[in-house]
Amino acid sequence: MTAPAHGQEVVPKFRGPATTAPLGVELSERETPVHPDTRRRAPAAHVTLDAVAREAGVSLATASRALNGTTRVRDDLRGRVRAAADLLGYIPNAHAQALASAEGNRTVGLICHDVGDPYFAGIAGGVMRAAAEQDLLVMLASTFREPAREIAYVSMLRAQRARAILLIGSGFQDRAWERAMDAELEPYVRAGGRVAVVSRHRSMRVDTVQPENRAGAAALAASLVALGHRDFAVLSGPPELTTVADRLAGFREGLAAAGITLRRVVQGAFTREGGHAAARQLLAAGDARPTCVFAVTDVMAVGALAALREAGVRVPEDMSLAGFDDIPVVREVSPPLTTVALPLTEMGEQVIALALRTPSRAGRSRVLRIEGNVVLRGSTGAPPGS
Amino acid sequence: MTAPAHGQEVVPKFRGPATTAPLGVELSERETPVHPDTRRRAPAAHVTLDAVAREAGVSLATASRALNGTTRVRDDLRGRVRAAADLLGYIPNAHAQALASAEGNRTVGLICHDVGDPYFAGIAGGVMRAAAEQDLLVMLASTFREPAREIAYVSMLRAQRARAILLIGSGFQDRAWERAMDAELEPYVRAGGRVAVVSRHRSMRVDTVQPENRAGAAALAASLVALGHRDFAVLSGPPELTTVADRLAGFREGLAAAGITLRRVVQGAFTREGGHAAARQLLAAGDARPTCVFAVTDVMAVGALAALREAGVRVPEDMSLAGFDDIPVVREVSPPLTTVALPLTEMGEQVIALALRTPSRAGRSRVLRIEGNVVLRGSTGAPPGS
DNA sequence: GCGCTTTCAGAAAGCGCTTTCTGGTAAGGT
DNA sequence: ACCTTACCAGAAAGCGCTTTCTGAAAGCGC
Repeated sequence: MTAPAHGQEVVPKFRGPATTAPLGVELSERETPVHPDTRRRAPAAHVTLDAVAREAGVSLATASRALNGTTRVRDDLRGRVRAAADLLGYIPNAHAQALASAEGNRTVGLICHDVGDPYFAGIAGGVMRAAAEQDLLVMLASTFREPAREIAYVSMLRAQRARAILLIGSGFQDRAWERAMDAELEPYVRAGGRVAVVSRHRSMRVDTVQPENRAGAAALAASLVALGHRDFAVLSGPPELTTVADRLAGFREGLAAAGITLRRVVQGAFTREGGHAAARQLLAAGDARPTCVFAVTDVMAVGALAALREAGVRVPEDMSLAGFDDIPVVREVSPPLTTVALPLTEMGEQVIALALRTPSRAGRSRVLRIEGNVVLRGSTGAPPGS
Repeated sequence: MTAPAHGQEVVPKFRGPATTAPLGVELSERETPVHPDTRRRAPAAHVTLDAVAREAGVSLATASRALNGTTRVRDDLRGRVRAAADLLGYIPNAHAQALASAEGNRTVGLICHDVGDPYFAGIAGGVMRAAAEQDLLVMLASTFREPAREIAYVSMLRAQRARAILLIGSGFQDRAWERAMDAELEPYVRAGGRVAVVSRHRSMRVDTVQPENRAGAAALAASLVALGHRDFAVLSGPPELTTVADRLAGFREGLAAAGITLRRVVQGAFTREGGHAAARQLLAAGDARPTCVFAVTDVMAVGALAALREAGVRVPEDMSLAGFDDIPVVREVSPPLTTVALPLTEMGEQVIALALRTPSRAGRSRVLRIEGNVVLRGSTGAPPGS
């Protein structure tokens, strides 16, 4: 969902009345009233509890208790401490708190491939909503699909002693990566860290929110067969992603149940451009075109739709097209895309809930299966000539 | 971009071969090989540097130096420390490190209204890419447009001693809020914290990446006038957002330059639904329809486009429609939307660069102006009957 | 061989908090 | 009036690191 790819764009020379300097140029530096303390090179340190206690004329311990309300503190003292804290703009140092107190800190880590991808954005939104309700801060990292970066992030989150680490998106089917990831996660879990994932590799023994990719794809296949289609192609993603493998397998199963064999699989990147390229490749092949195409994700389907339109293939009259995930954009395109709907926001809420819930029993991991619903929209119809 | 709103959807009863339990039901608990240490109720604590030092038979100080490479350590000792650290799966406690060492920690805070909104997702993506290059962890928070939550997050980030706090999106034009925000930010900045914003309120004296909303909207207006339009309406957002005010004012200016007065402003929420509702409201009004509508954000424009389609209004034949931002989805809809393009990813990269760069001079704040480019696409054309 | 610098490991002092532990004072019991 | 209890403020001990400071051992010129 990055490049133009279709539709003519006209960028007029005209710039309007208030044309400005080219991007990247600093236009102004504004003078700000400077606090006397600020002028010195070394910035004033953060206000500490010690300063608050001194200001209030009480001991450190009393100040701490007054602010946290852990133990009863005489009202007048508490008042003085509160006032002093306000006056000085005191904020406790979370690092010191985390160090000193037994209870873990209030951050959870969330690792996804790309926040820009609506699939991840949807899940991340759910995680954040749930986190906000519990006063948790979310540390979000994008791996940009680099396995090494993912492991590096887990390591950083471990260092932060994040209360939980959430991994969103397919794991890499790569022995070395799996081992490295395990090596990071095992000591973390052993030390009481919580891990939960959305659709990871099966070998990972952690709490999982697992979309029913296989069943969903099979159900979609059955629905498409019911529309009259017999001749299918799949636009697939990187086969090392478990999600891709599952959806492909499920789609094959669904077809097989009707005695149909999948004719063609074209592989592309897991992006809009990947879907676009895969669709072009499919069309370029000389042989007879399938009547129906399934792209393993909506993001790819959107790219494919653009490619079909550019090639003059009408959807669904000449060819039906379906995706998977039900990201918001599929309702905006024309025709709106048939897909398998996943409750993304809810999945995000579930995965953080899973992670935060007290472990059910030592050594047990839970799997929460999320059913996908086939949603038929305008992009699918009866095959041509029927 | 959440509700169905258009297009008929058919959810077939058919569920496919592998129908599963309803969402929310735990299907399985898998047995995991349990490490002996894990069985006890209290989880084994995290491995500490002390443990590593003892394992390696050196002092704490030496272990620290060996791992950080701050000072020369005899090769054999260093080797032993490294080996011990690996063996035990040691990860330094970032909190302790932050507390002990003068140099700030490696996290930056990013506060936006909603990660699910493509505008913010685009900018956040840029921030994360830049952060990744510098080994920084991003703490991302969504305010869901609640001013109180925004302030609470700043407070949390202050507590975390985040190296920088990035605020994305319009500030609230509300005196109380401004004062509260200032009260949070002032001590943070005074203590050496860095703050940078994308398009905030003018009163905030911090480094700013400022899209040229006014000029962009004016340029857009001029372009639309050039197409022949004389009769305009604007679908506006909450007027207390500075971005809205600027774009509306700029659009008015652009029209005024051609001697045209804006006929109608309909206000809606800053979401797809807001745009949808505003467009409906516009159409419902009995008086003559404008020939061209400007929605102050693309997200609203997408909603408006759906509303127009539902009402049978053809775009651009009956009515032209334009937005602002150039989020990815506007290229996917039909017709693709005319808009003012903002380099979202780059803006994200710029804002974090601005924050991390050493302050130019005490008490100076920089403003980096980002020019928007008018991009004419299929959603705009000549007015009907011309 | 003596005093010098240089190198580098270990001891110890914090960083800013929380949480015992300790002890002083006021209230209550006999 | 004396002793127990209860209550609550302050002292002090860490949490897990980094970074002085200290001092032992080694290298060097004379």
